[in-house]
Amino acid sequence: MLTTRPRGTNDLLPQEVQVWREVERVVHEICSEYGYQEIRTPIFEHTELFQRGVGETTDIVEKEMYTFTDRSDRNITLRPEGTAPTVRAFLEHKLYADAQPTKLYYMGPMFRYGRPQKGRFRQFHQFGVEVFGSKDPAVDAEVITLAMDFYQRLGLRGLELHINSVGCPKCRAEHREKLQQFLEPRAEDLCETCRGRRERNPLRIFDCKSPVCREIVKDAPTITASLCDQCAKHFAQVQEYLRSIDIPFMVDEGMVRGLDYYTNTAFEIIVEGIGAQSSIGGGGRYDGLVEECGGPAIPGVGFGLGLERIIATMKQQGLVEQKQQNLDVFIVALGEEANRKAFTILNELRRKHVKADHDVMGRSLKAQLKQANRLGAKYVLIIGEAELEKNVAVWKDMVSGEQSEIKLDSIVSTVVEKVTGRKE
RNA sequence: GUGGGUGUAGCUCAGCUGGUUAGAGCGCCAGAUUGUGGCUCUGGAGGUCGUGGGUUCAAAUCCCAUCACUCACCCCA
Repeated sequence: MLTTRPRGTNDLLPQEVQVWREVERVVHEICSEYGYQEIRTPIFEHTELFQRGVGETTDIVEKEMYTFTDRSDRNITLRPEGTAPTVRAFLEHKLYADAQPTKLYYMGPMFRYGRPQKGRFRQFHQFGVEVFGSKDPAVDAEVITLAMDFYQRLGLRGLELHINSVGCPKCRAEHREKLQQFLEPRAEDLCETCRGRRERNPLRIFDCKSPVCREIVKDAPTITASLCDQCAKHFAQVQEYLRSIDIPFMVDEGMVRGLDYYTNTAFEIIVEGIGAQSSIGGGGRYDGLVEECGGPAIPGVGFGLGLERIIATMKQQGLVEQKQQNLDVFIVALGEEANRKAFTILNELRRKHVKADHDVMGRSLKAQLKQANRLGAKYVLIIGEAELEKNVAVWKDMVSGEQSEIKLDSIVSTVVEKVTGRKE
């Protein structure tokens, strides 16, 4: 156990970190271009925030939270998602007092306790955005567009954007009524979990994968058909905006997202090839959430994207090539005096922003060159007794193999010039 | 939480129905080239066969338990 990481967590080894940094770079770039500002909230929060914010009846709250009491008996939970904490910070710091909308993004680890499998971990990472303060369908469309643009910038292909509207509390109640009526005579045929859902949250039956339930639900009244005028109009406008900028999508009336707080727009991005977990992102509008969390009635829209799944897809689509690390200069030193000299040169080169390294394993000349090669050094500087004698160092081009001599007196400026092409 | 699969060297894996010194490729170290890398050749180091128990004259191999990994279900990113 001492040398084993906790279940469902991952170490990102140096090679792996390369991809992550690239993805993170794109996150910051795209958000800045779309006018979003980064927010960083704590990794743990008071448990009640998620109970209220995510919803008591959701699976996340019912069985997937990392909850514990701290030394002062406070009830703490490692964040399972990013929206509730962002809402909390938005309220705590009264960001709604500023000119609206507030456009935020976040990126970082999330925690959910469940059995790990392909594309599902106990600690995973999300990139998400939240826009507070506007009900304009243009914002729904912007948020969706940002997500799709993000995938596109990473080079991802074959994505499906599913959108739906789950209406407002008013049309939802009406639809719930209709749905329960429809299901009543067929209740016996539903699968075990759906029999329970019929009472508590009938909408979720649309999500069921059991063939029997699917068959039943096929002819059921959809929420989309029961939308009130306002909600129907909102949904139509979101679609219009998406069409106007050629974002392909499909209306998926069966899609109902698992988090309780969604209203109107709900969307999800699906991709094949990364196992049973095909969703690489999802989001929607949550006009009641801020109020639910104890704030003013302020609308919001946002999404959360799973970075592990996105990176898995990138790998699957051959978009990840690992570059070898590269070094400008590797200094090969032989003997004590040469080592002392090499150390000072190394230091000066680094201060001039030359990527440089040397041997600390007591290797032979041959082995040091081998190491230089492994590190991808473009050049090698060789300093041995013979060189010290002549007050020079051997300069070797590792690609061509050509060698020449450099005077030690002006070695740093000469090397800087050779490496960077700049004169001092 | 439920079910299936897997656990042998740093990595990827072989090891037939139990049979004695557990192998290969890659990587690592060294030599061939007494001060010159990449290619090649040669040699070397490195393993509590996940862990604990059991069956047996004998277990990496069979049985049980346990842990870990993995895939799937539930659900989600």
